[in-house]
Amino acid sequence: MSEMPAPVLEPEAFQQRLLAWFDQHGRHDLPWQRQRTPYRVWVSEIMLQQTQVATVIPYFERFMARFPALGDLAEAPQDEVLHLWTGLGYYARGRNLHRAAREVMMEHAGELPVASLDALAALPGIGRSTAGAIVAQSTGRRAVILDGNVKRSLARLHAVEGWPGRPAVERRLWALAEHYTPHARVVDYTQAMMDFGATLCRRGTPDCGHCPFADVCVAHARGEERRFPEAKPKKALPTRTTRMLVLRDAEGRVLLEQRPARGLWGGLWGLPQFDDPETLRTWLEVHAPAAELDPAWPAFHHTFSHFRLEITPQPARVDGLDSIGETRCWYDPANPPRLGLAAPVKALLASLAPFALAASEGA
DNA sequence: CACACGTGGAT
DNA sequence: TATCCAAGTGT
Repeated sequence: MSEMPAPVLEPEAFQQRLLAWFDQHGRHDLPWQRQRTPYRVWVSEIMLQQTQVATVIPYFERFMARFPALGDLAEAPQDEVLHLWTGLGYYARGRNLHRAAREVMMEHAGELPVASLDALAALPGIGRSTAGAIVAQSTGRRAVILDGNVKRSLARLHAVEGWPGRPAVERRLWALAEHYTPHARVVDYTQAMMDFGATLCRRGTPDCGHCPFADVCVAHARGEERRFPEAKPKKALPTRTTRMLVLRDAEGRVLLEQRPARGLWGGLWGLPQFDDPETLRTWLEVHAPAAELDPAWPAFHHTFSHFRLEITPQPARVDGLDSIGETRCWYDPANPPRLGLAAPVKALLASLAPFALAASEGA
Protein backbone atom coordinates (compact mmCIF):
# COMPACT_ATOMS: atom_id res chain seq x y z
CA MET A 1 0.00 0.00 0.00
CA SER A 2 2.81 2.41 0.79
CA GLU A 3 3.82 1.74 -2.80
CA MET A 4 0.75 3.55 -4.07
CA PRO A 5 0.74 7.31 -4.73
CA ALA A 6 -2.23 9.19 -3.27
CA PRO A 7 -5.28 8.47 -5.46
CA VAL A 8 -6.97 11.55 -6.95
CA LEU A 9 -10.46 10.08 -6.56
CA GLU A 10 -12.34 7.28 -4.84
CA PRO A 11 -12.59 4.27 -7.18
CA GLU A 12 -16.36 4.72 -7.66
CA ALA A 13 -16.00 8.36 -8.66
CA PHE A 14 -13.10 7.55 -10.99
CA GLN A 15 -15.06 4.77 -12.69
CA GLN A 16 -18.19 6.90 -13.02
CA ARG A 17 -16.33 9.76 -14.72
CA LEU A 18 -14.38 7.45 -17.00
CA LEU A 19 -17.38 5.38 -18.10
CA ALA A 20 -19.49 8.48 -18.75
CA TRP A 21 -16.71 9.73 -21.02
CA PHE A 22 -16.39 6.32 -22.66
CA ASP A 23 -20.10 6.04 -23.45
CA GLN A 24 -19.85 9.32 -25.35
CA HIS A 25 -16.37 9.23 -26.86
CA GLY A 26 -14.98 5.68 -26.61
CA ARG A 27 -14.34 3.27 -29.48
CA HIS A 28 -17.20 0.80 -29.75
CA ASP A 29 -16.78 -0.77 -33.18
CA LEU A 30 -13.27 -2.21 -33.49
CA PRO A 31 -13.12 -5.59 -35.30
CA TRP A 32 -12.26 -7.53 -32.13
CA GLN A 33 -15.16 -5.93 -30.27
CA ARG A 34 -17.53 -7.85 -32.52
CA GLN A 35 -17.80 -11.56 -31.53
CA ARG A 36 -15.76 -10.96 -28.39
CA THR A 37 -14.56 -14.56 -28.02
CA PRO A 38 -11.46 -15.39 -25.97
CA TYR A 39 -9.64 -16.42 -29.16
CA ARG A 40 -10.35 -13.19 -31.03
CA VAL A 41 -9.57 -11.06 -27.98
CA TRP A 42 -6.33 -12.97 -27.51
CA VAL A 43 -5.15 -12.53 -31.10
CA SER A 44 -6.02 -8.84 -31.03
CA GLU A 45 -4.20 -8.27 -27.74
CA ILE A 46 -1.05 -9.94 -29.05
CA MET A 47 -1.13 -7.93 -32.29
CA LEU A 48 -1.71 -4.74 -30.33
CA GLN A 49 1.40 -5.15 -28.19
CA GLN A 50 3.59 -2.15 -29.05
CA THR A 51 1.52 -1.64 -32.20
CA GLN A 52 -1.10 0.96 -32.98
CA VAL A 53 -4.76 0.12 -33.64
CA ALA A 54 -4.79 1.42 -37.23
CA THR A 55 -1.81 -0.77 -38.10
CA VAL A 56 -3.34 -3.88 -36.55
CA ILE A 57 -6.81 -3.80 -38.12
CA PRO A 58 -5.96 -5.16 -41.62
CA TYR A 59 -3.64 -7.80 -40.14
CA PHE A 60 -6.34 -8.88 -37.72
CA GLU A 61 -8.94 -9.18 -40.48
CA ARG A 62 -6.63 -11.27 -42.70
CA PHE A 63 -5.59 -13.45 -39.78
CA MET A 64 -9.19 -14.16 -38.78
CA ALA A 65 -10.20 -14.90 -42.36
CA ARG A 66 -7.46 -17.52 -42.58
CA PHE A 67 -7.67 -18.82 -38.99
CA PRO A 68 -11.29 -18.36 -37.85
CA ALA A 69 -10.81 -20.59 -34.80
CA LEU A 70 -7.98 -21.51 -32.46
CA GLY A 71 -7.82 -25.00 -33.94
CA ASP A 72 -7.19 -23.62 -37.42
CA LEU A 73 -4.22 -21.70 -36.10
CA ALA A 74 -2.85 -24.72 -34.24
CA GLU A 75 -3.02 -26.90 -37.35
CA ALA A 76 -1.31 -24.41 -39.65
CA PRO A 77 2.41 -24.53 -40.44
CA GLN A 78 4.46 -21.81 -38.76
CA ASP A 79 5.51 -20.46 -42.15
CA GLU A 80 1.94 -19.50 -42.93
CA VAL A 81 1.46 -17.79 -39.58
CA LEU A 82 4.60 -15.73 -40.13
CA HIS A 83 3.47 -14.99 -43.66
CA LEU A 84 0.36 -13.30 -42.23
CA TRP A 85 2.56 -11.56 -39.66
CA THR A 86 4.94 -10.16 -42.33
CA GLY A 87 5.22 -6.38 -41.91
CA LEU A 88 3.71 -6.31 -38.42
CA GLY A 89 7.04 -6.68 -36.62
CA TYR A 90 8.04 -8.35 -33.36
CA TYR A 91 7.78 -11.77 -35.00
CA ALA A 92 8.27 -13.60 -31.70
CA ARG A 93 4.64 -12.65 -31.13
CA GLY A 94 3.60 -14.69 -34.14
CA ARG A 95 5.78 -17.65 -33.20
CA ASN A 96 4.53 -17.57 -29.62
CA LEU A 97 0.91 -17.25 -30.70
CA HIS A 98 1.26 -20.31 -32.89
CA ARG A 99 3.06 -22.28 -30.17
CA ALA A 100 0.49 -21.25 -27.57
CA ALA A 101 -2.36 -22.36 -29.84
CA ARG A 102 -0.85 -25.83 -30.05
CA GLU A 103 -0.31 -25.84 -26.31
CA VAL A 104 -3.96 -24.94 -25.73
CA MET A 105 -5.06 -27.80 -28.00
CA MET A 106 -2.88 -30.30 -26.14
CA GLU A 107 -3.26 -29.13 -22.56
CA HIS A 108 -6.50 -27.16 -22.34
CA ALA A 109 -8.79 -29.17 -24.63
CA GLY A 110 -8.71 -26.41 -27.25
CA GLU A 111 -10.14 -23.69 -25.00
CA LEU A 112 -8.12 -20.72 -23.76
CA PRO A 113 -7.88 -21.05 -19.96
CA VAL A 114 -9.68 -17.76 -19.27
CA ALA A 115 -10.75 -19.01 -15.83
CA SER A 116 -7.20 -18.57 -14.58
CA LEU A 117 -4.98 -15.53 -14.93
CA ASP A 118 -1.97 -17.68 -14.09
CA ALA A 119 -2.79 -20.35 -16.65
CA LEU A 120 -3.11 -17.65 -19.30
CA ALA A 121 0.13 -15.97 -18.32
CA ALA A 122 1.88 -19.35 -18.51
CA LEU A 123 1.26 -19.40 -22.26
CA PRO A 124 4.05 -18.01 -24.44
CA GLY A 125 3.51 -14.36 -25.38
CA ILE A 126 0.97 -13.67 -22.64
CA GLY A 127 2.29 -11.58 -19.75
CA ARG A 128 0.58 -9.97 -16.80
CA SER A 129 -1.14 -7.15 -18.64
CA THR A 130 -2.23 -9.20 -21.66
CA ALA A 131 -3.61 -11.92 -19.39
CA GLY A 132 -5.63 -9.26 -17.55
CA ALA A 133 -6.92 -7.81 -20.82
CA ILE A 134 -8.01 -11.21 -22.14
CA VAL A 135 -9.88 -12.08 -18.93
CA ALA A 136 -11.49 -8.65 -18.63
CA GLN A 137 -12.50 -8.32 -22.28
CA SER A 138 -13.65 -11.85 -22.96
CA THR A 139 -15.30 -12.78 -19.64
CA GLY A 140 -16.14 -9.47 -17.96
CA ARG A 141 -14.60 -10.73 -14.73
CA ARG A 142 -12.53 -8.21 -12.81
CA ALA A 143 -8.94 -8.17 -14.06
CA VAL A 144 -6.36 -5.41 -14.03
CA ILE A 145 -4.43 -4.18 -17.06
CA LEU A 146 -1.43 -1.88 -17.28
CA ASP A 147 -0.54 -1.09 -20.88
CA GLY A 148 1.14 2.00 -22.25
CA ASN A 149 -2.09 4.00 -22.30
CA VAL A 150 -2.93 3.20 -18.69
CA LYS A 151 0.62 3.89 -17.59
CA ARG A 152 0.65 7.30 -19.27
CA SER A 153 -2.78 8.29 -17.94
CA LEU A 154 -2.11 7.23 -14.38
CA ALA A 155 1.38 8.73 -14.37
CA ARG A 156 -0.08 12.09 -15.44
CA LEU A 157 -3.07 12.08 -13.15
CA HIS A 158 -0.85 11.44 -10.13
CA ALA A 159 2.36 13.07 -11.38
CA VAL A 160 4.27 9.85 -10.85
CA GLU A 161 7.97 10.59 -11.21
CA GLY A 162 10.40 8.32 -13.06
CA TRP A 163 10.36 6.31 -16.28
CA PRO A 164 7.53 3.72 -16.16
CA GLY A 165 9.95 1.08 -17.47
CA ARG A 166 11.68 1.14 -14.10
CA PRO A 167 10.32 -1.63 -11.89
CA ALA A 168 9.79 0.65 -8.89
CA VAL A 169 7.71 3.07 -10.97
CA GLU A 170 5.83 0.24 -12.62
CA ARG A 171 4.89 -1.16 -9.22
CA ARG A 172 3.31 2.16 -8.23
CA LEU A 173 1.34 2.25 -11.46
CA TRP A 174 0.12 -1.32 -10.98
CA ALA A 175 -1.05 -0.34 -7.48
CA LEU A 176 -3.04 2.58 -8.90
CA ALA A 177 -4.47 0.45 -11.70
CA GLU A 178 -5.52 -2.13 -9.12
CA HIS A 179 -7.06 0.59 -6.95
CA TYR A 180 -9.34 1.99 -9.66
CA THR A 181 -10.43 -1.21 -11.42
CA PRO A 182 -14.13 -1.98 -10.79
CA HIS A 183 -16.01 -5.26 -10.45
CA ALA A 184 -18.85 -4.12 -12.70
CA ARG A 185 -18.73 -3.05 -16.35
CA VAL A 186 -15.23 -4.46 -16.58
CA VAL A 187 -15.29 -4.90 -20.36
CA ASP A 188 -16.14 -1.23 -20.84
CA TYR A 189 -13.78 -0.04 -18.12
CA THR A 190 -10.69 -1.70 -19.57
CA GLN A 191 -11.55 -0.52 -23.07
CA ALA A 192 -12.26 2.94 -21.65
CA MET A 193 -8.84 3.19 -20.01
CA MET A 194 -7.12 2.30 -23.27
CA ASP A 195 -9.31 4.65 -25.32
CA PHE A 196 -8.76 7.43 -22.83
CA GLY A 197 -4.99 7.13 -23.12
CA ALA A 198 -4.98 6.62 -26.88
CA THR A 199 -7.40 9.37 -27.91
CA LEU A 200 -7.48 11.97 -25.12
CA CYS A 201 -4.55 11.65 -22.71
CA ARG A 202 -2.20 11.37 -25.69
CA ARG A 203 1.60 11.42 -25.39
CA GLY A 204 2.41 14.74 -27.02
CA THR A 205 -0.92 16.56 -27.18
CA PRO A 206 -3.25 15.71 -24.31
CA ASP A 207 -6.72 17.19 -24.77
CA CYS A 208 -7.11 18.54 -21.24
CA GLY A 209 -9.99 20.76 -22.35
CA HIS A 210 -12.22 17.70 -22.74
CA CYS A 211 -10.76 15.58 -19.96
CA PRO A 212 -13.17 14.32 -17.28
CA PHE A 213 -10.29 14.41 -14.78
CA ALA A 214 -8.91 17.87 -15.56
CA ASP A 215 -10.04 19.22 -12.17
CA VAL A 216 -8.17 16.54 -10.20
CA CYS A 217 -5.16 15.85 -12.46
CA VAL A 218 -1.96 16.69 -10.59
CA ALA A 219 0.13 17.15 -13.73
CA HIS A 220 -2.51 19.50 -15.19
CA ALA A 221 -2.70 21.54 -12.00
CA ARG A 222 1.03 22.08 -12.27
CA GLY A 223 0.84 22.78 -16.00
CA GLU A 224 3.24 19.90 -16.51
CA GLU A 225 1.19 17.41 -18.54
CA ARG A 226 4.04 16.96 -20.99
CA ARG A 227 6.54 16.04 -18.29
CA PHE A 228 4.66 12.84 -17.43
CA PRO A 229 5.40 10.06 -17.90
CA GLU A 230 9.13 10.59 -17.87
CA ALA A 231 10.92 9.59 -21.09
CA LYS A 232 13.04 6.51 -21.41
CA PRO A 233 16.76 7.22 -20.95
CA LYS A 234 18.23 7.50 -24.43
CA LYS A 235 21.36 5.88 -25.76
CA ALA A 236 23.26 6.08 -29.03
CA LEU A 237 22.04 3.95 -31.92
CA PRO A 238 24.80 1.55 -33.09
CA THR A 239 25.22 0.84 -36.80
CA ARG A 240 25.85 -2.64 -38.18
CA THR A 241 26.65 -3.57 -41.75
CA THR A 242 25.71 -6.67 -43.67
CA ARG A 243 25.62 -8.08 -47.18
CA MET A 244 22.58 -9.79 -48.64
CA LEU A 245 23.23 -12.30 -51.41
CA VAL A 246 20.73 -12.05 -54.25
CA LEU A 247 21.47 -15.36 -55.93
CA ARG A 248 19.26 -15.98 -58.96
CA ASP A 249 18.93 -19.07 -61.11
CA ALA A 250 18.19 -19.25 -64.84
CA GLU A 251 14.42 -18.87 -64.24
CA GLY A 252 14.86 -15.73 -62.18
CA ARG A 253 14.12 -17.41 -58.88
CA VAL A 254 15.94 -16.13 -55.81
CA LEU A 255 17.58 -18.27 -53.14
CA LEU A 256 16.15 -17.73 -49.66
CA GLU A 257 17.34 -19.01 -46.31
CA GLN A 258 15.28 -19.52 -43.20
CA ARG A 259 16.63 -17.51 -40.32
CA PRO A 260 17.33 -19.05 -36.91
CA ALA A 261 14.22 -19.53 -34.75
CA ARG A 262 15.29 -16.86 -32.28
CA GLY A 263 16.67 -13.38 -32.61
CA LEU A 264 16.14 -10.78 -35.32
CA TRP A 265 13.51 -11.84 -37.89
CA GLY A 266 13.50 -15.25 -36.19
CA GLY A 267 11.81 -17.97 -38.23
CA LEU A 268 11.38 -15.70 -41.24
CA TRP A 269 12.89 -16.34 -44.65
CA GLY A 270 15.45 -13.94 -45.98
CA LEU A 271 18.37 -13.55 -48.32
CA PRO A 272 21.59 -15.27 -47.22
CA GLN A 273 23.28 -12.67 -45.04
CA PHE A 274 26.96 -12.09 -44.40
CA ASP A 275 28.63 -9.74 -41.97
CA ASP A 276 31.77 -9.43 -44.10
CA PRO A 277 32.89 -10.11 -47.72
CA GLU A 278 35.16 -12.92 -46.52
CA THR A 279 32.33 -15.05 -45.20
CA LEU A 280 30.35 -14.42 -48.37
CA ARG A 281 33.24 -15.60 -50.54
CA THR A 282 33.70 -18.76 -48.48
CA TRP A 283 29.97 -19.51 -48.64
CA LEU A 284 29.97 -19.22 -52.41
CA GLU A 285 32.99 -21.52 -52.73
CA VAL A 286 31.20 -24.19 -50.72
CA HIS A 287 27.65 -23.89 -52.04
CA ALA A 288 27.87 -22.32 -55.48
CA PRO A 289 31.40 -22.41 -56.93
CA ALA A 290 29.97 -21.80 -60.41
CA ALA A 291 28.17 -18.62 -59.38
CA GLU A 292 29.03 -15.42 -61.17
CA LEU A 293 29.17 -12.32 -59.00
CA ASP A 294 27.88 -9.02 -60.34
CA PRO A 295 29.03 -5.68 -58.96
CA ALA A 296 27.30 -4.95 -55.64
CA TRP A 297 24.21 -2.75 -55.74
CA PRO A 298 24.00 0.51 -53.82
CA ALA A 299 23.70 0.05 -50.07
CA PHE A 300 20.53 1.06 -48.25
CA HIS A 301 19.70 1.18 -44.58
CA HIS A 302 16.99 -0.01 -42.23
CA THR A 303 16.48 1.49 -38.80
CA PHE A 304 15.39 -0.66 -35.86
CA SER A 305 14.49 0.31 -32.31
CA HIS A 306 17.97 -0.54 -31.07
CA PHE A 307 20.32 -0.35 -34.04
CA ARG A 308 20.69 0.75 -37.63
CA LEU A 309 21.46 -1.80 -40.32
CA GLU A 310 23.32 -0.92 -43.52
CA ILE A 311 22.63 -3.46 -46.22
CA THR A 312 24.65 -4.03 -49.38
CA PRO A 313 22.85 -6.29 -51.89
CA GLN A 314 25.26 -8.61 -53.66
CA PRO A 315 23.68 -9.93 -56.88
CA ALA A 316 24.92 -13.17 -58.44
CA ARG A 317 23.82 -15.75 -61.01
CA VAL A 318 23.99 -19.52 -60.87
CA ASP A 319 22.39 -22.41 -62.75
CA GLY A 320 21.30 -24.14 -59.58
CA LEU A 321 22.48 -25.72 -56.36
CA ASP A 322 23.02 -29.45 -55.94
CA SER A 323 21.20 -29.55 -52.64
CA ILE A 324 19.48 -26.67 -50.90
CA GLY A 325 18.27 -28.55 -47.81
CA GLU A 326 15.37 -27.84 -45.48
CA THR A 327 16.31 -24.30 -44.57
CA ARG A 328 16.63 -22.99 -48.11
CA CYS A 329 14.20 -22.52 -50.95
CA TRP A 330 13.95 -20.90 -54.36
CA TYR A 331 11.63 -17.92 -54.24
CA ASP A 332 9.72 -17.35 -57.46
CA PRO A 333 8.53 -13.72 -57.57
CA ALA A 334 5.83 -14.71 -60.07
CA ASN A 335 4.46 -17.35 -57.71
CA PRO A 336 5.65 -16.48 -54.20
CA PRO A 337 5.31 -19.12 -51.46
CA ARG A 338 3.40 -18.18 -48.33
CA LEU A 339 6.15 -17.60 -45.84
CA GLY A 340 7.32 -14.80 -43.58
CA LEU A 341 9.62 -12.16 -45.04
CA ALA A 342 11.38 -9.31 -43.27
CA ALA A 343 10.35 -5.88 -44.52
CA PRO A 344 13.63 -4.91 -46.25
CA VAL A 345 13.85 -8.33 -47.90
CA LYS A 346 10.29 -8.07 -49.12
CA ALA A 347 11.04 -4.65 -50.60
CA LEU A 348 14.20 -5.93 -52.26
CA LEU A 349 12.39 -8.92 -53.76
CA ALA A 350 9.59 -6.68 -54.98
CA SER A 351 12.14 -4.57 -56.85
CA LEU A 352 13.27 -7.76 -58.59
CA ALA A 353 9.84 -8.60 -60.01
CA PRO A 354 10.36 -6.73 -63.33
CA PHE A 355 13.56 -8.68 -63.92
CA ALA A 356 11.77 -11.97 -63.35
CA LEU A 357 9.05 -10.95 -65.78
CA ALA A 358 11.56 -9.93 -68.43
CA ALA A 359 13.48 -13.17 -67.96
CA SER A 360 10.39 -15.35 -68.35
CA GLU A 361 9.28 -13.41 -71.42
CA GLY A 362 12.68 -13.84 -72.99
CA ALA A 363 12.66 -17.59 -72.36
C1' DC B 1 17.63 -5.82 -14.31
C1' DA B 2 18.79 -4.30 -18.86
C1' DC B 3 18.36 -5.43 -23.14
C1' DA B 4 16.49 -7.52 -27.53
C1' DC B 5 12.80 -7.53 -30.34
C1' DG B 6 10.05 -4.38 -35.94
C1' DT B 7 7.53 -1.39 -38.10
C1' DG B 8 5.12 2.76 -39.13
C1' DG B 9 2.81 6.92 -37.27
C1' DA B 10 3.37 11.42 -35.05
C1' DT B 11 5.81 15.64 -34.22
C1' DT C 1 14.84 14.72 -41.56
C1' DA C 2 15.56 12.86 -37.05
C1' DT C 3 13.69 11.22 -33.03
C1' DC C 4 10.49 9.19 -30.21
C1' DC C 5 7.77 5.52 -29.19
C1' DA C 6 3.05 2.52 -29.44
C1' DA C 7 -2.68 -2.18 -26.43
C1' DG C 8 4.73 -5.75 -23.67
C1' DT C 9 7.10 -10.16 -23.22
C1' DG C 10 11.07 -13.16 -22.87
C1' DT C 11 15.62 -13.83 -21.45
